[in-house]
Parts: sequence; structure tokens; C-alpha cells
Amino acid sequence: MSDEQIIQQDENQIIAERRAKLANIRANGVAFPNDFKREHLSADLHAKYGEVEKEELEGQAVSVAVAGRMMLKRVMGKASFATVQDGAGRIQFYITRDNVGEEVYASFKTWDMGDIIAAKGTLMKTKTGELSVQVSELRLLTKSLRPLPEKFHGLTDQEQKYRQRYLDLITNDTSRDTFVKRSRIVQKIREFMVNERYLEVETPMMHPIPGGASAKPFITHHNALDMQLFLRIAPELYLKRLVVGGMERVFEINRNFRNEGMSTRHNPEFTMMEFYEAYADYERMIDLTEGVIRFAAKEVIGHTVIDYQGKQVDLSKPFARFTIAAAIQHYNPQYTDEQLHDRAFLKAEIARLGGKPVLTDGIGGLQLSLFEETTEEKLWEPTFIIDYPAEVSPLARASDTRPGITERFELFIVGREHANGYSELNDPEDQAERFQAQVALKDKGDDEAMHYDADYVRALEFGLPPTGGCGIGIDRLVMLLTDAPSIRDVILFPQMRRED
RNA sequence: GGGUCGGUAGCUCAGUGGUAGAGCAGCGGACUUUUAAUCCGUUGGCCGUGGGUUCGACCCCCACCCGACCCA
Repeated sequence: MSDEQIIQQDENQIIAERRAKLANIRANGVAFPNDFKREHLSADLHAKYGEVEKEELEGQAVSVAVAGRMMLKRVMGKASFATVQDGAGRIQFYITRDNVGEEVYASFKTWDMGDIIAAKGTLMKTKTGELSVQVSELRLLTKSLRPLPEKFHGLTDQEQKYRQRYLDLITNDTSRDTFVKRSRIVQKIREFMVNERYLEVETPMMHPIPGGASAKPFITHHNALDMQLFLRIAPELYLKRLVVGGMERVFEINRNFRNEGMSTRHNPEFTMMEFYEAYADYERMIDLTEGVIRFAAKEVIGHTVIDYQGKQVDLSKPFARFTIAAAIQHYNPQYTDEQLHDRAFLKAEIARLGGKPVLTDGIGGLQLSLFEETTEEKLWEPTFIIDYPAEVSPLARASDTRPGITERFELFIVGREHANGYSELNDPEDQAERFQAQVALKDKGDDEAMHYDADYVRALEFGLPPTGGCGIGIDRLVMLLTDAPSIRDVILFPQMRRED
């Protein structure tokens, strides 16, 4: 369908009438003026004058200049009220023919919901005590050609909320509030990290070798270099190169791209914070992770015991810790210690539960699969799962005392993974071997296995100090803190199928 | 990929084999303190798309498209 056809199809009587009004405005001067100087925001006025008594307020004769989108309009003969929404809230205009003049008043009556209007006037209070602008000058700044969603119910259609986010933002306070909170959460996370003397950095989004995670990448192509590039699946290997380079505390908050299925928990592009600290281990990363989440909750939500989808989550007390096997047994007491160390039993049990076929054969990997099938979703309260098997942790440092185990953790809250961190593997020879093992897995058909990154190994050969690192899923954290059921509710423009 | 539910006026929703409805928005009128203002009048539909069944389909059947949720 061509654009022209879409436009044609979209036209209706309401739009046609508004276009006619716009044509009339054009014929009479500047249709889209940009010379009005807005001086006040609704929220500031409510904060400053909302509690002032009617007589006192009107005695002060406070002059204001405000502007916004007309959301409600109540015309009563020679006097009208309009509710105007600006970036911070709403305020009511009181418009009378006697104050604005017959001509402007007649024009106002033709203006529509959704139009961007501006007023100068003085503050007043109505007889019910609502702070309002008694308008002396009234202007139309932007004619809106399309009707807004119904004023009471707003926009409810999920698809339209996602595809036309601007409409969702205009009409739904909760949606606006979610994205304001998202911004504040990210800001507070930055503040926390900077206070920990971390430097914020940006590393490439386009990678010649995708690395740092087990995931399928998006593939793109650079014309001038005639080179295949991958949208990054994680910044990890670049950030650790920076630690090699002497940037001892770095973090990056940015997008990752994974070419996988979409769900209420997965969007193809999503935001992670990764951070790396020299001379730190995974215990320090656990502390930072717990600290930054608690800080963001306290600063943005105001408290650390929050509601998520009708159930409480307590972020205030120290997060629980379990090894994988201990967590399985704690939440599924039917499994015996013996069973959890029996390869044949684990394989059969995973298959019975409908889990993915396991390509690796180690006890640790099998336990992890069983954990994913039986336990993950039950971890409602914040819980660190620790001691991941080396075979599924190709970038993590192995335990000095327990063979096959790495110093790694993942954080689960409300049954979802929120963070993943470890003491970094800084032995270049061990790293080279683990990459080779990944390549072998890839050859066996695991298309999420990692590539061999020779430059990364070379960097390690110059010496990566002992380092701790961690990644925190920002979208999921925002979901948690804003009580959003779907990742699409916290991403302004979530990925959607093409409309045609 | 599988299952469930949904797609009807610009928006929010009814309708169930027999002339497509309501509220809001729009248009015309009344109204100088309204609060989703109110009152009177009124315009507006390829009922997601394409096939079928039927004298007749928004409704029944099949396929497809789009979305939400659940499962893999």
C-alpha cells in the first residue's frame, strides 16, 4: 500500500473539517506561529499557588504565560473552561468573551481538542477552588488535524499504545509516569556508579566478532569496508579491554541486540548496564548490584518494599543466596542429593519437563538446565544464585578450590533474571582454551556458542588485573520498579511487526 | 511454532442469520465558575482481509493478516 493510499484511507469527516479550519487559519496569517514565550509550567504553578486562598491569590494578581495541548473544553455561551496539558501536568483556562474579545472568543469556539494553545493572564481560583488562568490573551499555536482518543477512557488498545506511543503519552498518565521513572532510574544508577568512582564509557555497537554473551546476533554489512558486522550482543569484551588499558572502573549503559524470540520479557534491542572494576571480585559485584538496585528504588520509588503485580517484593533486606543445587532443593524438596548428581536422572528429568536438549554433558550444565525448568520462576524475592559451572561460563574465573565451578552469580527477582556477574577470567591461556571449547560447541550446532576472539585474548596477554564485572538488565529493572507486566511497557518504541 | 481471546464510526464499546447501534469526539443551536459540564438537534461504517455456506452473513464455515496473553 502506498503512502498516498494510507493518507486517503485515513481521511474522514473529522480530519477534513479540521483541514478546512487550518486552511482558514493559513489564509488569515501565520498558521504555525513560534513567537509565544511560555514562562510557566502547570506543575510549578500548582505547587506554588495551589494552596493559596482564593481572595489572597486574586489580590496578588499573578501574571502567567502558559501553553499546552487542549485536553478538555467546556463552552458555556460567553464563558468557557479549557483544560490544558503541558509537559508537567494540567491547568485550567478560564476564557470569557469580555476578557479576550469577541473575535478571539469566536475563534476559540472553533478550536478542537488536541490543539496546542497558549494563554497569558492572571491566576484565579474557581468557586470550587481549582487554580485556573483567567485568560486575557489567547492564541492557537498548532492546529491538530487528527482527533485524540476518547477523553475519558483514553487509548486502551495495546497495539496502538505501542505503535503510536505519542498518543499513549498524551492520554495515559500511567504511561507518561512510567517513562519519567525510567529516565530517573537510569539517572540514579549513573549517580550511584559515578559516586563509586566509575567512568561512563561508550564502546562499539557494531562488532566484527560478536562476543560477551551466548546469543544469536543481528548481521549487517559495512559497504566501504565490504565487511560483515554484527550488532553487539554485549559490550563485555570491549569493556574488559578498557580495564587492560588502565581504566580501572568503567560502566556502560547502552543497547544490546539479540536475534531471538520476543515475549513480555524479551525485546530484540534492550538496555543493559555493564560495569567492570579492577582489583574486585564477584563478592564486590554482588554488593554493588544489590546496592544500585536498592538505591534506584529508594530514590525513584521512595521505598524499598515494592509491589509487583499485586505481590510484595522486599528490596530492603540483604538478598538471599543459594548455589544452583541448593536452590533446586530448597524450592523442589522432592529431589535428592544423589539425583542431582546423577547425569542420567538429570537428563531424563529435563526431557520430561520439556527443557531444551542439553549439548554439554557436565553435571553443572545439567543442574543449571534443571534449575531453569524448576526453580527460576519461583525466585520471587531477590535471590543471588552463585557458583555457576565453568562449561556455561566461558568468560568467568574458575574457583581456586572447587574444580569446574566459577566465581559467578545471577540475580533473580520476581522469577526473572535481573543481573549476571562474575570474577573475570584473566588467564589468557585458559581463556583461549575456553574459546576453543565454544568453537567446538558451535561446530556441533550450538548457534549461540561464542566465537574465538583473538584480539581479546591478545589483550589478556598484556595482563588484565584481577577484575570483577556485572551486567544489569535495565528494562527488567524498570519493569520491576514501575510494576509493568511487559517489557514493551517500559520501552518507548518496542519492536513490532510491520503494519502493512 | 502451538493454544486462548480479540479486531464493528476518529476513540471506548454493544450487537448475533433478516434495514448496522450507544457514549464520547465532530457539526448546528442554548448557556458568563465548568470539572468526563449540561440540554436540544444532527453528520459519520468495505463490521481486519479473501474465499465459501445461505434467498439473505457483522453473525455460520475455511484460509490468511494484525495484536494481547499463555505455552514451547
